[in-house]
Amino acid sequence: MKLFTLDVVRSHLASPLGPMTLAASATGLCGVWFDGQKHQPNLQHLRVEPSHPLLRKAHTQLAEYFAGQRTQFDVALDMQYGTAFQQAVWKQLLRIAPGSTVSYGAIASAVGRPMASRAVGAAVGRNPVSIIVPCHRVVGGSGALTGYAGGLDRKTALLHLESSL
Amino acid sequence: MKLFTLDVVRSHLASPLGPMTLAASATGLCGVWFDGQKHQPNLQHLRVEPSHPLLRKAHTQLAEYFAGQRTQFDVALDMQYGTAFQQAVWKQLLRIAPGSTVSYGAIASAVGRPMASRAVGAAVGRNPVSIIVPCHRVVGGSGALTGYAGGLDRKTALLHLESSL
DNA sequence: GGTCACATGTCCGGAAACGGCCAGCCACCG
DNA sequence: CGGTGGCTGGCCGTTTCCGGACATGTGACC
Repeated sequence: MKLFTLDVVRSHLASPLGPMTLAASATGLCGVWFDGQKHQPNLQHLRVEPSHPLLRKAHTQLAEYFAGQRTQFDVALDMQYGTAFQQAVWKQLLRIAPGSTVSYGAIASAVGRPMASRAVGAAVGRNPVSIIVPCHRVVGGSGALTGYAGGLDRKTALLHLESSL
Repeated sequence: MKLFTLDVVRSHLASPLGPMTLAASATGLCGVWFDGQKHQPNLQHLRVEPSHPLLRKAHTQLAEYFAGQRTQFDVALDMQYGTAFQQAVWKQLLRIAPGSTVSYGAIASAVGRPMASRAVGAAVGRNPVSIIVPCHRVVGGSGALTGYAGGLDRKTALLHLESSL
């Protein structure tokens, strides 16, 4: 992933599934990671600024989500940090309804590359905005939960939380 | 070279040696290129803003330089777009007096890597701020003008201009 | 004097490896 | 039969790795 520029700020969030880090640029929210997850970029150099409007908003909505009081998010996103293909995939993820799941192959077809399901897996794995861009709703063709950058436990927990609403 | 961030703006300058482009960030002047020269980065995405204070100042001083009425420059520089080694080399260039020349090997010694004269050549070639950071004052050990990103003609012209003051 | 080998940091291009996949095939079991 | 589970080969964007090219200078050797 492209490196974040210096106008990006970050904050922390203690979630029921473990500590998380959020990041936002002037344009929108550009990152939500479980601390220590796979593919989490180095964020040391970013200023910590919990009072940033976008970060506060995201923080609130995520808290509501974990509390089972919210299914849709309403935060501007900044997804410029990704290749054209990755952005196309991430955009598709936003169209998966809460509680439902879609296969990697279906996403591949949706972005016009029906044969690229494996590449889709790679792109989904690098989704920088966990939960809000719902990469946890993508499963194998058989319905099996095949992987999650934050660990399969968290994927299971998130899907369970959503299905029980 | 690292890509320029979006807070960098640019302007144009018609010099006696051909059209040039200038670039500046909030911190300082970060680019002066002869249009079409070697290693000139893509600047399409940067806003054109000739009224920017730093750009105006640089523009004026360069005009005076070409007119033979100035030998020293007095503009804040932003050299963050380069590796540690490159920055060390570029900093050395600023210590070469107008009208004089220094060899690649001498610069290599000055930055503490006496064996890296060739690497110095590469770094000098990528100097983003032509003329003001005087990469044209670096010559081969024999005194021969061995190369210049803007073409040897311009290197000759610049040295001639300086020596005749 | 001319030639050659070698030292040095960075960029660039091509090649290869690496995945959060999937469909097809076969073996096996009730 | 029908259903399940495991293996295999092909799919494709991204990352990583490697080998060369460079705005050179010094020393060894013909």
